[in-house]
Amino acid sequence: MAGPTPIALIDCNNFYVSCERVFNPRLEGVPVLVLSNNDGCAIARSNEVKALGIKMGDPAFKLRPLIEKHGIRVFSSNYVLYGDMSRRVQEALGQFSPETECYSIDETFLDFGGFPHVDLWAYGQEMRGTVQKWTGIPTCVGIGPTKTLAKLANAVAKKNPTFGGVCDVMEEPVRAAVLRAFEVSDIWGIGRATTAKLAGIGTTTAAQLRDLSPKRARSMGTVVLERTIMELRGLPCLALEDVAPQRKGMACTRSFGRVVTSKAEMLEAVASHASRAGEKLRQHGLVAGKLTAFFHTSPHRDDPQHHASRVTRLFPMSSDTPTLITAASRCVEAAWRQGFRYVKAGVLLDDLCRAEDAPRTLFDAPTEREAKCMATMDQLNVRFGRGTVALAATGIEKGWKLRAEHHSPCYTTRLAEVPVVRA
DNA sequence: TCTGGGGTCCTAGGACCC
DNA sequence: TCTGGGGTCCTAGGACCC
Repeated sequence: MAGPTPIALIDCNNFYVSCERVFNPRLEGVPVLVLSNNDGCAIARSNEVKALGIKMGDPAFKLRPLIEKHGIRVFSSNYVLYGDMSRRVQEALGQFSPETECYSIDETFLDFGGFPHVDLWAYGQEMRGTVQKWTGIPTCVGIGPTKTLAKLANAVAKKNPTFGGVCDVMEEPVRAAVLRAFEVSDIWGIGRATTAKLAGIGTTTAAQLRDLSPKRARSMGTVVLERTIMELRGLPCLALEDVAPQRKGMACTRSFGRVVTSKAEMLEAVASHASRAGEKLRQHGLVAGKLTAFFHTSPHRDDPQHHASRVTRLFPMSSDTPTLITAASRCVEAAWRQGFRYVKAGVLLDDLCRAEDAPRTLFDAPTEREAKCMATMDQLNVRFGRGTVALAATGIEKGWKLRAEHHSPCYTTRLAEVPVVRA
């Protein structure tokens, strides 16, 4: 009888830090930190930085003393570089299974069911070696009968060097031992709220959660928790999704580089986000049926608080920038309240569908001219750089734009920034 | 002075209908 | 002296993920 299908999860170690190191070997062995947009908080840490006690999401301004004391090398996030490196990793992984699911920028699930006589631990090692050789990125691999167990095994491989970077929990005795030593809060899908609830009934390890009755779980939480229990028992509830499902929504949001208090600036910022959202829609060949514009004050300040948000239907559905800007501006006008110190704004698009599937009505205005205009604008911006052609509504000065003071070069995607080796 | 951005899924509750 | 029952659709908000 065939056993359950092994699923592997390969995860890049400290991915953004590793990307920076590939192109700057001097960063090897020293503490490296990558900051979020706006240089706001920590989002990727080298092992040296983790050892200093710096946590994911720690605000950068609080880290200043530690950064100086330990000579931490700090980078703004460079998503162009990380996205391109991720693509290269995916390419290498294609060698190892016909069925892969790119789960996030640094994680991929692979169906390892096709090789019944292969030593999976050794195969995992071969995969790590290939990714390292092709891209320079170090990885760890977890293997198990379900996605949740593969994730768990991966975390074990990362934390515990005795596994040599690959942890396989297909065998029941190994799995049982690993689950006993694994904290419930580290399980995929168990967040802060659920951890607290489970602690209330004395459930703190993965083994205890596995043995909890699904009925009890359902009454405490949702169907998600029930599924997690089944997955911990080795019964797959989550399929490998090798074709990406149609995305449902899209967001363009940013914190400001400084506080915004005037409606004119807010209109500019929201128009910019709407404009970017349009580009993204067209890039994916999509149109949107619903647009939300929002802006709000800082929850971290003592200021009076205000969260504003307005939704509007887009009918006919659209990806046309002037249409999106008009809709977003109406939302801002309707929601605007003077006298607050706003720190963030954004545009959300929902009810997405492929442009060719969009419903039409008898009374749709002809859109061919608009589409051509947008296509031309997109081409110019690709060729000569983002922002070469833009709608005036998005502003000229953009005093509200974010900071990024420690940006590394786009080594792999911008000709002027390709690394140069001198003889 | 200074705390990211972009997603998904689930549930409860209201509106509405027959 | 008394106010149905069941269904769908939509939305807001919570929780979680990377």
